[in-house]
Amino acid sequence: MSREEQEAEELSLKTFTVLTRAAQAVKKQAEEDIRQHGLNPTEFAVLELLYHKGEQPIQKIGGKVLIASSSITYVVDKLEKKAYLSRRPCPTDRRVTYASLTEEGTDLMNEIFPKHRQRMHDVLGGVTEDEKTSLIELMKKLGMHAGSL
Amino acid sequence: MSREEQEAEELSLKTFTVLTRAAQAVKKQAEEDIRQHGLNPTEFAVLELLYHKGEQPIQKIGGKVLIASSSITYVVDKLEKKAYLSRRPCPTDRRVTYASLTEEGTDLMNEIFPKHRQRMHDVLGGVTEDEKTSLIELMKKLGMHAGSL
DNA sequence: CCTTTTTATCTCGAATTCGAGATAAGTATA
DNA sequence: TATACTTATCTCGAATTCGAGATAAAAAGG
Repeated sequence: MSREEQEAEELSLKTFTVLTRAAQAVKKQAEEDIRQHGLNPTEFAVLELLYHKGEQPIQKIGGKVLIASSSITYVVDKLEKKAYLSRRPCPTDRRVTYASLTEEGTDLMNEIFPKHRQRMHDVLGGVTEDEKTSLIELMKKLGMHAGSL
Repeated sequence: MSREEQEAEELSLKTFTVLTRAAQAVKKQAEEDIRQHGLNPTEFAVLELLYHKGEQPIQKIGGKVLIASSSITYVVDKLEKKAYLSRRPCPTDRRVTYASLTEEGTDLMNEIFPKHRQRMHDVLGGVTEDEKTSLIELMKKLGMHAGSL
């Protein structure tokens, strides 16, 4: 392997490391915020999806939040116990169950989502708006390529 | 809240989302590669640390790999059972235990690390070298700020 | 129709991570 | 020295996630 190839691989590895570290640091902040409201990140992600997109078949939740079907059941169970979410059987397809926010769930998200968005804005305060725009563009390319392998 | 502030927060949230997705996609590829060698990501990270930095006190491993002390014990136990790693008590401080690669562990890393580096290089193939350099700079800033909160 | 395949949800057990606390050893202080 | 604080590792139980497989319903193919 040539010197150039070695250096190219090292640059990729370095990028991987820095990406992982940055994502970890940001994720940690997000989790800290979310836990203060008595939720874990997955629970929050599910509530956020329903909050913004409305009622969803349980299976679609797994697709968007990127967790296994067995984990969805677990998370939806927990949110249902907390009364933030309710299940409703689909009238036309008896395999399907919809999940939607209860009034309590909506109230909760009205309360905590703006705070969460503000907190995330603070967390991302290390880069300018232009830099965020660059990051979005570059990470989209990076993510699309990695996701297509 | 003004329109500008709202849009600024939305941009931050978008950046957060794209960062998370990109990191997730890349991490998934890394994990897939690592699992093919019978390891999980944490085990690999520990082996990699010892491979590049040599023998380390167990406690330092937790700091660099960013896992809780109780998790280190678990991972080191597993690697010891697989005979890739051995514990050695520190002669001068009886609280401390060093972990180091066995010959088998070194052989394994000689075998799989170059392949892993190549695979990661492929995974990061969606962006040019200049873009990687930009990403490193931007994500360092982002990660440093988030990590200091 | 009847069989096969696909789809949606759930159950169960294993793997991994964490936090709290135990233990034991080193360090500092009165 | 005796006492209190700090540090390093480990134990234990809980939380979370996954994969494999069960169940039931819908869709597709003959």
